[in-house]
This record gives sequence, structure tokens and C-alpha cells, in this order.
Amino acid sequence: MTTTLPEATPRRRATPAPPPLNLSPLMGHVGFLLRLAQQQVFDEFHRGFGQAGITPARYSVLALLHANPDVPQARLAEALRIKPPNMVALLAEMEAQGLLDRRVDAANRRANLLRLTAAGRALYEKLTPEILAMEQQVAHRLTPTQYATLIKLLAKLSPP
Amino acid sequence: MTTTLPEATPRRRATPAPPPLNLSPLMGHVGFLLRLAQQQVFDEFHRGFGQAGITPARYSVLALLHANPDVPQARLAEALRIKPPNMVALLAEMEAQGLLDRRVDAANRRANLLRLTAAGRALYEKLTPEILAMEQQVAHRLTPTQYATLIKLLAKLSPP
DNA sequence: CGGGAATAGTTATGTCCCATAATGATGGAA
DNA sequence: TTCCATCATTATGGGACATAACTATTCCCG
Repeated sequence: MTTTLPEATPRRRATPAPPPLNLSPLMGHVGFLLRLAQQQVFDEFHRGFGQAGITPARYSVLALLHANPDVPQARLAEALRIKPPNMVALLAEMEAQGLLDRRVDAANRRANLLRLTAAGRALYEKLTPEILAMEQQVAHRLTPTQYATLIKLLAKLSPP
Repeated sequence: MTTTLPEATPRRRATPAPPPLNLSPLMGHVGFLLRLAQQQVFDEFHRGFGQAGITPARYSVLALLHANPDVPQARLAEALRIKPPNMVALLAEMEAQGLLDRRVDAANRRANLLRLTAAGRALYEKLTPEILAMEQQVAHRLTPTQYATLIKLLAKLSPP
């Protein structure tokens, strides 16, 4: 291989200072700001945990089943705001990964009761501190107090 | 048609009080809260403005071109965090709607300079107060001060 | 009891947004 | 002039979300 230039330095032009756009009309819109923020967090999530086959949706299933064992999947879907048809593949994959069990409720044979396997619990407990750290790192422009305030306001925004 | 029952009253069972799930493990995760909040705002956006063929992405184009006429589309894409390939159909549809013009930059014939038509400007000016009102209505659980704080913190979260 | 309606999960399907790779046209720098 | 960067575009795939229709089960009520 030839001795190439170090990558950081611009090879040719210095990109003649493109004048920045005026973003102010969108900065008052909570919808736009939410989209930007979520894109950042999700990109970072996929970058850090996508290799391990973990997505935000799957992690949210782990978290809720860890705190709520033996819940039927329709009630999990409603808590996560995921439509029942979209839960099917999600849970089937996680079951195939050995993270949870779907067992028929003996008292109501229509319902599937969900619970984490030992592997699912272990994965949840391993991931949680890493994910919390990642989220705080994404919010590094905020002080801890501001971050806590943001969490509180976002929680207040959505219906209980 | 037969004289059916009024819809509001439950026909048969009173839904025997399903015990609520414990959501607390997710309430500390900014990623989950952002997803819930964005889903609310976007659902309301589509409910209120979808009929008119207006999506959040299209409105954001209107807003930025209103404040930044004659901007090349690559720089618009980068400001909105939309990849250039995904801008093509978006702008083509808006051009077909008569909301904007794409004209070749005489000084750089690779670039398309974008600007709103009179109809695009009029639509932007008509929509903006309605959308701001809708967003504040979605956030009705927050005081005006809390809403302003939320906007400020979200803006701080994303890179300038 | 027996039949109709609600519940629970699933299948099939479509849409929307986002992403990468490859192409063609143009411009700039050496 | 030649090489490489830039700009827009096409083709394509993936992921999250939605609705409609189907099956199986259970409940209610006459």
C-alpha cells in the first residue's frame, strides 16, 4: 500500500465556508426538535448495540417484562404503543433468541403470557447501565439538572 | 337502519379493571420518552393536516425555504437531516403541488436552487399559526413556562 | 344449553421515512 | 487536460407503523 495522507486533513479544497442556513423558523416547533433528538438517540443506539441484535423496541420489551412478568402480549403492546400485529414478529424473534417465553395462559387459552428467560433477565441487567450511559453521553450539552428536567417534562407530555 | 344503542356506553362487560403495567423502568430513558412524544405530535399532525397533503417533512421544507430563498437542495437536506436521495421525491411532489420552484443555478449548473412560489409562501403563512397551536394543544399538560423550557432543552440537545 | 359478540393472537398487506450504492453531469485544482 | 470532489438522481432495501381480515377462544344472555 502507498503511504496515504492522514484522513483528518482536507485533501483539496477547504470547503469555502458555506453560509449556514437560518433554522430559526423551525426551532420553535417541538415536532421538529423531537425528530432531531430522537434521530440522534436512535442512531447512537444502533451504533452501540445494533451489532448485538438489540434495537430500542426490543430493549423496551425486556424492560417491561422484567418489571411485569406473565403479562399478556396485548397489554404489553398497549403499554409500549405498539400495535398487536407488529408485536408478533418482534416477540417471535426475541423468543428465537432465547430471551423470553410465550406460554399459553391456562386460565384463558387465547392469551400468551410473556416472561423473560434467565438469559433475557441477564441481558436486560447488562444493557441497562450501558444504555443509560449512552443516553447521558448523547445529552452531554445538558447539565445533569437540565437532563433531569428534560426527562420530567417529556414524561409529563405523554398520557399516563 | 335499526335503532342501535348509543355508542358511548359499554355494551356488555365493564372491562374488569386490567391492572396497569409498571412503566417505571422505561420512564428514565430519554429514548423511549422521545419516541412517545414524537408519536403523539406526528399523529396529531397527520390527523389535522394530512388531508391537505401536508406532512411534517413538507412543512419543514416550506419553513426553511421561506427563511432561506435560493438555497441548493444539498444544503437544505443537510439542515433538515434528510439524505439527498430522500429529498428528490419530496421536492418533486412539492413542485408538482406548485409550492416551490427548482431552477438550475447558472453559476453552478450541478446545483438546483430552491425557492417558494407565491402559493408556497401563502401556504406556509397560513399553516404556521395552526401548527403552533396544535403543538401547544398536544402539550396541554405543561404550563407555558414548562413548554418553553422543553423547547429550549430540546434545542440544546442537537448539534448546531 | 346455544348462539352472538367481544377478546387475543396472527397473517397479509401497504405506507412512510431513512439508509446505502451506483450513475451521470458538472466544476475545480494541479 | 486529467483527476477528484460535488450535486442530483435512480435503484434498492430495511424498519417502524398502520388497517383489514382471519382463527380460536371465552363470555354473556336469553
